[in-house]
Amino acid sequence: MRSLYDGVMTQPFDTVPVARGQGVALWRQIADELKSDILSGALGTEEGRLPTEKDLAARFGVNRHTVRRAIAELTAEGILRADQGRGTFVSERLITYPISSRTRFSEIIAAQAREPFGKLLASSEEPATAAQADLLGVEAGTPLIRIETLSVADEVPLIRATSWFPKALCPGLVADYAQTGSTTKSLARAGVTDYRRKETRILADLARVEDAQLLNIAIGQPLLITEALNVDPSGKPTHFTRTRIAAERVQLIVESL
Amino acid sequence: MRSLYDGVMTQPFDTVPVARGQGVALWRQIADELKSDILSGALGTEEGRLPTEKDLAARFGVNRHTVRRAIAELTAEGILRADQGRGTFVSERLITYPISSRTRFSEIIAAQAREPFGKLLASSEEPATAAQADLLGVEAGTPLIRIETLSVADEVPLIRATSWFPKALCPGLVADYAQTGSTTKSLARAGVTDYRRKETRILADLARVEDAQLLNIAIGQPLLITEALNVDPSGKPTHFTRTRIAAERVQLIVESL
DNA sequence: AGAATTTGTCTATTTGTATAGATGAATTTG
DNA sequence: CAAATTCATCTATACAAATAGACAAATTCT
Repeated sequence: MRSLYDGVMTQPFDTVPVARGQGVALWRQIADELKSDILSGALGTEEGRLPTEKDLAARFGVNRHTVRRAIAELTAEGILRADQGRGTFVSERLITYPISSRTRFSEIIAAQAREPFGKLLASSEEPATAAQADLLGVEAGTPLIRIETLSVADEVPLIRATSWFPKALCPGLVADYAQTGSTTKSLARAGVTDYRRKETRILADLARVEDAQLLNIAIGQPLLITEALNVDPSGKPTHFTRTRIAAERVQLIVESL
Repeated sequence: MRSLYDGVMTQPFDTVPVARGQGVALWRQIADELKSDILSGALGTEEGRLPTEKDLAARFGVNRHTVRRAIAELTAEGILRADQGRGTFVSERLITYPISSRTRFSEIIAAQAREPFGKLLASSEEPATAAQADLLGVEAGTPLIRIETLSVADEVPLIRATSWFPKALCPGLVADYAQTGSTTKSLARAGVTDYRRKETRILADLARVEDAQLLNIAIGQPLLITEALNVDPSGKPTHFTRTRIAAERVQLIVESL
C-alpha cells in the first residue's frame, strides 16, 4: 500500500489471492505485496517479524518455495533478513528509517521546476515535433534543447527528469546548466528572470528497463509521473518538464487540493 | 508513458530493451510498453497503424511469437485489432476517445472527499487500531465505520475508495449513505455541516487481484493512490479516505502546486 | 536434553514462457 | 496477375516458474 499514514487504515487479510498465467510471476506478486505491506507498516506481526514461510505459503495459496523466492528478492533488495531457525525479519534500518525518508519530499516536487534538480545525465538538441511545437508555442521543427537529470538523496536515486526548452530562448542553456546546476539560474542568464508552472499533471506508470537501471528498482515497479508546462509572467512557455519518480521511495503531498 | 500532453515530448526509440528473469514475462512488458505508447499517442507510425510484428520483434529483441502474445493481450483488452494481410491497428474508438475521457477528472479527485462518489460496495464496523485511533483522534478500540465505494463513468470503473469514520460521530452513516449516496449529506445528518481536507498524499502502487477485478484492469498495472484526512472547521478529524485509481484511465491535475 | 519450530538445500515433475522454423491465408504492391 | 508483405497457425525445443516431498541446520520451547 506504501501508505504514509503508515500502517493506518490497513488490515491484514487471512488469505490473499494471486493470479496465475497473467505474465507476472507469483513470486513477483508476492514480493510486491510484502514490500507494500512492509513499507506501509501493515505487517500483521509485531517487531518486524514476518509470518513463517509455511504461513505465508498458506496465506497466498502457493508452495513454500514460491514464497522463498519472493523473500529472496526482498532480501537482495535489503528489505528483509532471514535467520535460520528464528524467522524472517524486516531489515532494522527500515523499521525507523523509511517513513521519515519517504515523508518529506513534497518540497522537492513543489520545487522541481524551479530549483537545481540533481545531476545532469545528458543533453541533446532536437527539432520540435508538431505536438511539442504547439505546446511550447513555437513553429514545428524549431530546435529544442533537452536535458536529462537524476536526483539522488543519500546515495539513493529518487527522480528522473526530462526537460525541453526552445533553443532560441536560452541558446547557452547546457553550458550554463553544467556551470550553475540550476534551471532558474540558467534561464536567468538568458534573460528569463521569472517563471511559474501553469499546472501539473500527475499520472502513474510502470518502470521499464531504463527506469529500473537509473532508479535502482525492479522493472514493473510503480512510478509516479509529473508533467508540467512552465511559463514566464506574460504567459509565454519557457519549458516543459516530465519526472519519473520511484514510488516506493517518494510520495507527493498536496496541501488543500 | 500515458501522458496527457499526449504524444508531446516522447520520441520513439529504435530499440527498446526488455528484462528477462525478473518475474515479469516479456510479452507482458511489451504489452505494457505498447499500451503506454498507444495511450500517450507516441505510436511511431501514422493513422493508428502499428509497426509489423517482424519490426516489433526486432525493436524489442524478441521472437515474433512473443510480440504476438503481447498483441493478443491488447486485442483482448479492446485496444488493438489485427487484420490479416493488412496490419495491426489501434481500435478506432481509442483514436479520439481516450484523451478526452482521461482529461477531465481533476474535479472528481478534488471533489472526492466531498461529494457522492460512486456506488456503495460494502460497509463494516471495526475497532480502531492504535494507528487509526491516533490519526482520527479517538481511543484505540473505538468502533469505526468503514465504507467501500466504486466510481464508474460510462460503464468503465475508475476509482475504488475506502473511508473510515468514528462511529460515535455518525452512528447512522451506513443507512444515511445508502439513502443519500453522499458523504456530505450523511455527515450533515449527523450534525457535521462542514469539513475540509487537511492534505492529500499521492502515491503509486500496483494492481492486485482485488483491484484488477473491481477496476477491470490487469494485475500489475499501475494505480494512483490518494490518501486524505478530513477535519471539521475546529480541526477535529471527521474521516479518512483512501482511493485506488486506475492510472490508465485517470490522471490528476493540480493547479499551481 | 529432547522435542518442536523455522529456515536452508536438494531432487524430481509439471506447467508456462520464449525461441526456431515452416507453411498457410489475406491483403497490398508493382 | 504475380510478387511481396503481413498476420495466422502449427510443430518442436529449451528454459523459467511452480509444485511436491524429503531431509539438514539452527533456534526456541518445554
